[in-house]
Amino acid sequence: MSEMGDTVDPLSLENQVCFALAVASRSVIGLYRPVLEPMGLTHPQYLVMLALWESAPLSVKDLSGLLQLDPATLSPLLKRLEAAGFVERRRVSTDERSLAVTLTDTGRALRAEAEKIPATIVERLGMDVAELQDLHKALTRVIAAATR
Amino acid sequence: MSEMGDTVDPLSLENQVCFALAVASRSVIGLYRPVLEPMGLTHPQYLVMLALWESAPLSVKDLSGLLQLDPATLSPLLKRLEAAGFVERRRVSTDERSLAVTLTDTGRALRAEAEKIPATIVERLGMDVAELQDLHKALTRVIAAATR
DNA sequence: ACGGAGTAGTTAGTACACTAATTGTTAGTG
DNA sequence: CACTAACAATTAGTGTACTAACTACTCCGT
Repeated sequence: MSEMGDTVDPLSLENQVCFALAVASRSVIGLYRPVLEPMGLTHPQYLVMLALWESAPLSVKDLSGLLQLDPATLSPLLKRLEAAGFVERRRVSTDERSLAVTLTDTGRALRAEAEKIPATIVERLGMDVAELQDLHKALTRVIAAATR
Repeated sequence: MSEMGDTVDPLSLENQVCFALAVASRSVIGLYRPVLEPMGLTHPQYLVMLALWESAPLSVKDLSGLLQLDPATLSPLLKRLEAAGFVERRRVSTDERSLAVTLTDTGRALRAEAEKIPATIVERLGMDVAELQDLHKALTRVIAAATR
């Protein structure tokens, strides 16, 4: 008893989860832009700072694992963070291959600024915190499935 | 009666929805890469092709609206699609400002190849279709909230 | 002690993605 | 009709993001 209305085009743009993911990611990051820009950070740089505020020092490899980003992406990003004065890069004396990324005083101080950000974003999104938590759970499952 | 375990750090990396979104988006797009690469497409190019298969011709402005991408991003992308032979770009005679992007025979033929992709990806993800539909709905709500 | 395998980061090259400025075209108003 | 505001697309410039190739260092086994 299938009718016309039941048939779905698997190639239609609006049915693509990958498309929804890409647009949602770009849109939400766009919400951060006006908040981060006055602080002198891009969104990926903000994520690096979050990681460092949580547990500095970290090596490029550590950050790569935490943020799921290629070392080749992080390398120039970290140089820009260093140029901005938020971070220091120093080779580890016990293993000269490894790079210890640490926070400067300025970088540490920036955390106080950043503390307002999550609430600001949630407010601008205007969504229930519960709904966001559900979404976060769903995204975590997708990440697990995709990186398996 | 709040305990230590109840307190959440709003700046911890793992609590960030924006981070989960970014990683999920990159991870899922990464799943498409080995499938699209032999077809000669990147993921954004694939999305443009989806839009065109659905309703060519489209102007840059149309595509910009549909894909939520800046015209400045699409302009070079479309040139690459033209160079690859999938697409043609021609000014509209009734309005010389507008660019009509149409499919070539090769571009149209590519659709048959692409028809296998959604099933392949869902299979590689190994997630329930129902769960993906729920996620899609949640993402649509976020997009609506973020682009309001 | 040393030579090769493996590891950590960087560099090169391609392709998005955004903002701001530019070019060319159309349309609206005095 | 002229002229200006609005519009469509492109270009320039910065910053991700990926793969592949490369450098420098460590570790392991003989």
